[in-house]
Amino acid sequence: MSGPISELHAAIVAAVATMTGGEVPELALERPANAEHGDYATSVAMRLAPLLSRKPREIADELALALAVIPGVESVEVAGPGFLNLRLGDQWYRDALSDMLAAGDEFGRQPFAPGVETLVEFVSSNPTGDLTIGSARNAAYGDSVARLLEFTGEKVTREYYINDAGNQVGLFGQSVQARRLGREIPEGGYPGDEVALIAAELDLADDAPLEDWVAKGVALMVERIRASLASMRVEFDLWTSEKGLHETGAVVAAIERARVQGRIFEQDGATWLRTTDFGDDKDRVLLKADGEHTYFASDLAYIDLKFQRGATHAIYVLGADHHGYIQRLKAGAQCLGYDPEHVETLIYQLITVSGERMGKRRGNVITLAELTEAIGVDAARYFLVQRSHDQTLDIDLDLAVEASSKNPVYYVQYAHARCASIERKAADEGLAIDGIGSGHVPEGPEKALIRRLAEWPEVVASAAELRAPHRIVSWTHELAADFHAFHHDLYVLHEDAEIRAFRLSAVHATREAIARALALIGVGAPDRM
RNA sequence: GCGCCCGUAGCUCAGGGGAUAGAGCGAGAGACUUCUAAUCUCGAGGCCGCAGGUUCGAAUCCUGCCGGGCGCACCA
Repeated sequence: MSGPISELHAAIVAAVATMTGGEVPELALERPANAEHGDYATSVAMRLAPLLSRKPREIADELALALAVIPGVESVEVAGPGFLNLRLGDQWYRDALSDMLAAGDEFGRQPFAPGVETLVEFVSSNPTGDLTIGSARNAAYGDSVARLLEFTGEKVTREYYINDAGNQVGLFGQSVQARRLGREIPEGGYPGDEVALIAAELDLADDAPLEDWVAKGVALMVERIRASLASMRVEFDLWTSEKGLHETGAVVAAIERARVQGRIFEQDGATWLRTTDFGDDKDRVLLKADGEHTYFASDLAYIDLKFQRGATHAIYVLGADHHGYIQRLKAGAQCLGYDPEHVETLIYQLITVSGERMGKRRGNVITLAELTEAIGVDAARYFLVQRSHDQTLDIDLDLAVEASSKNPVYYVQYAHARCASIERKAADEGLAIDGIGSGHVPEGPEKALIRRLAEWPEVVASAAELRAPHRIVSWTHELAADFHAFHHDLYVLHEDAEIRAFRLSAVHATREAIARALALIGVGAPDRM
């Protein structure tokens, strides 16, 4: 990570190391809530006190002298129990802005780490119906995490696992056929309108065998799913078929691999995987007494395939109703001889619409397509990752549809459009600038904006590390607020060329920053609104 | 019973050990002759579920309890 703040951080670490002779406690640079406490503050002196057996104020006084000579630091004061409050000089702000502009879209980005191949498997909804709003959360969250990981230096592959084997797709095939022939839909079948659409579209004779109805019906359903995901800017690199795992012998091979590892046993006529060896609360059946493979058998083969294909890290994005799989998946990987640390499950909590949980059997399903149609792709993606994935999410559809003009996504997009508008006007009036100038003394709103912009590398790094795209949303909203305040207080296209150059530079940096941040959550940044 | 997530303003939620806990929505009062008012400014509104513990310092970490959501298949 690099950037104006990490440079400041590094300089403080160096000063502390000089003082202690090498040892440096975890050192955080904070932005004090109270402006009287400076631009940045650190509590390092308090953390150092027990290590050095000295009083924190004493340490702080000594460190203050060392920090005062760091380039860009205007003043240092010791406050409270031993806080070191730093105030940054005008030159720091000019340098920070200039560095950010020079970095452009690389600002905060990290180069690809060699040898890292991250696989993110997400959505993977059964191809028996249109994607629901729950899958929409999965898609928005999973794709945003993938984008974050790419931005912070991982090579990412996005994969969708198609559950096209077993009873459910069999029932789906029967439902398609029943629709076509105008018959009753089988017990537990799929009554959705999309099934009828597929039935009408299928090029099949009425008496075609069931497996054809299944295969062709699933193919069309998968295409519908792919299209709906693409419409919300989610694209997969790989679509892996469960049926294919059976056909290629991958399932049998995975079981054999586990057998070689000594994790297979027979009991009650079934073949079991001893996942309890690795912390699962019960062993799992792979081959049932009736000779059929379980769903978990394909899961096991799929884990095997992921690592055999060269993934170094396999991420699963699952809804809270699947959290019981975590231990099973990790134990399964371990039974195959893989490191469970390389299997990561990301659980997002369930989504409700206007307070009600969705369910196919509840008959109140809202589809992904309906959501994006109702509030637009930008608002949908913004809404879906606005809150922590650990938090159940309620979408108030009435509000989202009816009051979309006060939707927070517009607040952020409007800041971007304002920047673009100012830049357009500058170009039209021949006020284009080259560089940030040298003489302008930044004012309060300008400083606040630049401090915010400078946080980006740390924000994006922690969002990626925590798999928390909602942090991007929070930060972007704060950035937009800082910009709107700046815009309100200060006139950008000022007659003074120095002032104009500086402010136009800040506007340009802001526009780039908003676009960059929104791109990581798949939201567009319009130039006009 | 066991496991995962949550409990912060009227509502929906941010706050990965720091100083006086924040935002949006809602309710209140103001600001457009200037780069888009989809904006800005100001005020109101809080036993951060409860009780212990760790720490110089806890909304944040640990333990217990209470409340809510979701799971615990030879289903997929």
